[in-house]
Amino acid sequence: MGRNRPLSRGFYDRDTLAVAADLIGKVLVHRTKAGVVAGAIVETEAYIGESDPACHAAPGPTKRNAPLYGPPGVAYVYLNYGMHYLVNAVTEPEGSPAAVLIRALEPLEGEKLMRRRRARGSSRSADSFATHELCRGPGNLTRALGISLDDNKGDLTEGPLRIEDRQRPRREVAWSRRIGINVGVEAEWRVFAVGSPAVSGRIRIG
DNA sequence: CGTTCGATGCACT
DNA sequence: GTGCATCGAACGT
Repeated sequence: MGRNRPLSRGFYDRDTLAVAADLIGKVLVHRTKAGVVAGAIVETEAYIGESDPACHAAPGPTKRNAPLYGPPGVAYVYLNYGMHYLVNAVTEPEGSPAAVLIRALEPLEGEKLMRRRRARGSSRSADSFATHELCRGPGNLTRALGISLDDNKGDLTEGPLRIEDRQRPRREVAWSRRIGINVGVEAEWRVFAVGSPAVSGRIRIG
């Protein structure tokens, strides 16, 4: 059993709320020519099925949401508001469209590269970012990690973009409503590590 | 502290 | 043509 073991397909092939909670403390890693970056997941949201109006599967199968209907353990990446890539881990058995949105990380590796990427195209300088700001928010973390449409449909169990279990200490978690949506707002399908400064939004504890 | 608003591309109706 | 699973700057209190 290696120390940086990628999560298995079976980890994702489960109830989406369980996966959303169990991803807290796991490590999202992206290996590119520019270098390796990694961060501990501290905030996620579940999007579950065609009956969830906020889930991209709500309209039924389309070209964009096809990965949601595919096998678990695959990345679903899409462009939001014309400028931010958001990354999800597909969950549940094939044919059951659901995923977990990764919303925030605590940087662990490649912080210098994260700073360069965040500063690029921004008015801020690389060293003006606090560490906990680098991957706070779903759009910010994909920028820091260099995640783009190239990573859509990538295999999280073995690709350059993957999620590993690095045996980090268990975090206390709390649940809240999901952030930034106008439908399906009542469900408490957001999970986050209590007290983490990297957690986004106003609903935070600690 | 709070709220509002523009940027910016494209999937979907 | 409409509406985003966002971000950050600009404003008001």
